[in-house]
Amino acid sequence: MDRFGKVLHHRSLRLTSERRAIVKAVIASKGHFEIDGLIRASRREGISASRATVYRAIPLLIEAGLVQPTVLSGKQHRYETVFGHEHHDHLICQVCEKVVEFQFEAFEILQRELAAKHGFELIEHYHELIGVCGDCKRKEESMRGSKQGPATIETRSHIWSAEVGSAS
Amino acid sequence: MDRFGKVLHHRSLRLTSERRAIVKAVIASKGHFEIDGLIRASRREGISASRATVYRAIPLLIEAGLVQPTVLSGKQHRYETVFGHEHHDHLICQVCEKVVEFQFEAFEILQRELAAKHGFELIEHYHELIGVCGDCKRKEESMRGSKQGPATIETRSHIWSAEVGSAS
DNA sequence: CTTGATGCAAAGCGTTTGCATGGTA
DNA sequence: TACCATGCAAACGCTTTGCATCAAG
Repeated sequence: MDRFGKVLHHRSLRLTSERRAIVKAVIASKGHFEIDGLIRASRREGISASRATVYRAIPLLIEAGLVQPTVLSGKQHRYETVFGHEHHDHLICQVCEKVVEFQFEAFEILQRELAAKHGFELIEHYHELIGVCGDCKRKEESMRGSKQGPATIETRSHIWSAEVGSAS
Repeated sequence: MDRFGKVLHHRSLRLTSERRAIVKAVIASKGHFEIDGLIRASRREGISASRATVYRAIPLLIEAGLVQPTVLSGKQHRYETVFGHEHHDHLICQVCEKVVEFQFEAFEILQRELAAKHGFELIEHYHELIGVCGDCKRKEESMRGSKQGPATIETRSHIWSAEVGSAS
């Protein structure tokens, strides 16, 4: 939070109550969040920052290193906090949208190697594993025999952009 | 292409000239493409499928297993063809937007292990490495001493959603 | 002929921005 | 007191949909 203040000051920007509330919401969210989450959270604190304000705050949060964009596939941008929080990637349940974070040194090493092999300097990466979690698998099994045929895909469905993850 | 016909027939949908042109464009694109690419390509063939038609065709292409969504971060949905094309992931240059595909068995194995450890059944994954390619690194070096300071981030920039990849 | 497909234009949705006003430093 | 930040509403860009018309089977 000081950090944020410093970044603002350094660029002669102002620490308003809205920005304060947003940062607080981000910190409180310890994990993943999305824009609406921040808005609701700040509203809960009496300060209702407008959507525009929140959007305008995000790049600052990123610059302050408090927040990182993620690629949890979906149409809405999603972010995650980066505190003690070492870098990690995501394992996502397609059914219940649960997100499990993981950090696996082996991946990091292999990635660096691979990038180097192609002459790239690696800056960041996104790594998402999509699957079905144990709980949901069990539920699915006990559902065997119920009504539904395997969900005929209608032409206009979003089959290619599973809504994923749930906020704050 | 037959495959596509079969899927359509199986669902008693119709193989129109537009759909044919779209599939052709997809096949021709061998690699990544985006909606506009398909539209332009089909137009080049005399059949100008409307945007709506192309959008409506995508889920069918996916269902036919001809196409796969990708998560090349940006605001537009992007897809890739899946023909002989084994599964692969992406190494992307942040500067010139070049996309290098890679396939690294070690990752696949580790991923399966990791998913299993968390009780997940793995269905798919996205793995994107973002960096700077050799060419661009070299260019940047020879630019040293030129005008620009390190690009002060303005409040409204898209620093968190690098436009990535280039089509057809 | 029946029913799905198309194009158009309008609506949706998340995100960005112009502008007048309010508040921080 | 200067100038940044805010809220509102309009603008945007991509995607989706309603509807009347067209055409595949």
